[in-house]
Amino acid sequence: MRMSRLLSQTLREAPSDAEIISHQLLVRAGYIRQMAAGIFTAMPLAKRSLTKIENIMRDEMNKINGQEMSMPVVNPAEIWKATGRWEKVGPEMGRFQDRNGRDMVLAMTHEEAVVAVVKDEVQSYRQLPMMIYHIQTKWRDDPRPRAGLIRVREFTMKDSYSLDQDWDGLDHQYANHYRAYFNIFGRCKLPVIAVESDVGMMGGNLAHEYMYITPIGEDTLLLCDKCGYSANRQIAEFKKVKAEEEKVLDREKIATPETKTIADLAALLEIPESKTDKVVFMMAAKSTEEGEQETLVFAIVRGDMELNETKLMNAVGARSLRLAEEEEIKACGAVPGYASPVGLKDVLVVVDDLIPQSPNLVAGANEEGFHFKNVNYGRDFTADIVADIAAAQDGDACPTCGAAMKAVRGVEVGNIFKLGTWYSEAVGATYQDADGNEKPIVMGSYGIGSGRLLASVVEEYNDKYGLILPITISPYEVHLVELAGSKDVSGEVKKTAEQIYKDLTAAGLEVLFDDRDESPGVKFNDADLIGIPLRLTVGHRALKEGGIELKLRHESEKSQIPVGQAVEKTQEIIQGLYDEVLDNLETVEFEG
RNA sequence: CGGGGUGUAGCGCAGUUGGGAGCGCGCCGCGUUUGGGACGCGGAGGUCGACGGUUCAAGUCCGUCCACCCCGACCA
Repeated sequence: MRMSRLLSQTLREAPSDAEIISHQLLVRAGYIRQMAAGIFTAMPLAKRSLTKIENIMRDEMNKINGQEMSMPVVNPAEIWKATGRWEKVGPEMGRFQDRNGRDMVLAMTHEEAVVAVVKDEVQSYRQLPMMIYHIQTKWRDDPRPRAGLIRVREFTMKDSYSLDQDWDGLDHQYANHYRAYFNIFGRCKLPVIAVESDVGMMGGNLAHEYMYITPIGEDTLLLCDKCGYSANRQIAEFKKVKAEEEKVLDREKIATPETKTIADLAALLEIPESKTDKVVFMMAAKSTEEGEQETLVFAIVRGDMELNETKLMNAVGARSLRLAEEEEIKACGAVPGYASPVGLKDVLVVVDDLIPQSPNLVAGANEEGFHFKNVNYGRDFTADIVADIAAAQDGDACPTCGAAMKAVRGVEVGNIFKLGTWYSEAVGATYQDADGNEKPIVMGSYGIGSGRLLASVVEEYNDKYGLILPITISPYEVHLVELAGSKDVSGEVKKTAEQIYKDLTAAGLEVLFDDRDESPGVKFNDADLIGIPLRLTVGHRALKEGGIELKLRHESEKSQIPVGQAVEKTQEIIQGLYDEVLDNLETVEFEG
């Protein structure tokens, strides 16, 4: 490709609304342009990279017997009504009506489409196991798109779906994906870890998220260096330190004016925060026969801990949670700032499992300006549910080995999920087993977003000059720079560069040829910005010695090769770059 | 949805008490330059986010709305 014809202008300055590095660089280098919040155009450079990423996904999916297909982006509402998600999913689902007033959905994922097809096509155990996948556009009307390609509303995802007779079959396909996903990220040179994640309400029993560790990540992970335990904070467990045994004391009401926070309370009474109860009021939404219903949940953790909303949601079986409004709190007789489970009725009380083991805590008195001392679970109040609802924090003890865990941020670049029979039962996607029994197909679903993956790689590999892309996903393999200028009176430089461009292309290499009439500085800076791994320079300096110059993007040294060896040498280097990626690929098997 | 911020040329920005729509980069033409974002001269490019109001006069003041960014809520 000649740069003089490329629809991708580099920018000296990034748009002011680009804040993270990958966003700035991808815009500056001409890979992407924004069209609306969370909606981007992939310019030719980005499109080539994305295609390469997707081809790596294809290859790895095909290796584990995936069959590529393409399911529609626009779905009839019926198939979403069949699984209940038409009602269940909120405004993040794109909906519209066709000309005849029929409800339509812009697919945010394709479980519905899968079961709609499979229901009619799969009838016998003889057809199973099966694995299908596609690479397709998704629309999720995220309330807050951000960080360039990291979090968008319209995106392309490789999503695959495993279909099995039983859970053993699913376990096998799950393990296949677990390994294949490490291969995909490895081939893109993106370092990731797999962490256990929330399975939500879909009845699955296991899910992993592939996380690229970076401070710009939106998820918090807890990692144990000692034993390797790793989990999303949403579900991370930890060993809680029990309070020391104490004699249970009599409850006592004390005046605590203007003391509405745990910190204030601990300071006023000169006690540690761990000697207090923290109350958080949440409104939990549940889907019932009569539709959506909200109930107030009175959640209690020890004062030194934080509530984990995902754990609470799972404990009460809610679909979603939100903080309660002050009026809603008052309506049940509690007093914000002085709230307490003591003496309350008709609310759902959920306490963290550490509370019953913590004697003589300070809790609110449900009266403005007063707290109770020596509140004890069992004697002074009881809960409807006792469960682990506290959030693990940096430094907390690992649930398996007890070592201190660390909290880090990560971007979720992929996830694998044992769905089980939730969808197949909902729509009656069943097969007949060898004994003639009708059984629901056991499913798994697995996804990787290609744009987010590209942005993560850029985030990982860059310097102040621009991108430094791995050869496997670089839009071109070679960046050929011609420095003819007016000194090139004989046209020798120009001629040589044109010939090398022709030869490299003929040899099957993907070449971006900077044939523009620009100064050397401009060309070099653009080459660095675009980040193709190998740069060849044809200029009078080397050419008078019969050579051309060669430089790897990730190294600072330049070298020279004879013009006659340009093709051969370039092929060798490019092959070396590919080999290096494959040589460093580690096979990671699922153990669990 | 709550809090904060920004909307002026393709990008980055300036615009004072209300009266001229500007600067740098980029773009077009001519010339000089040519190994790390060169220089001179000449040029094109604007519903000043939108609508309404105040005023002799609005980029500037007032109101409403919209868009985009950041934090939170939410979300895979």
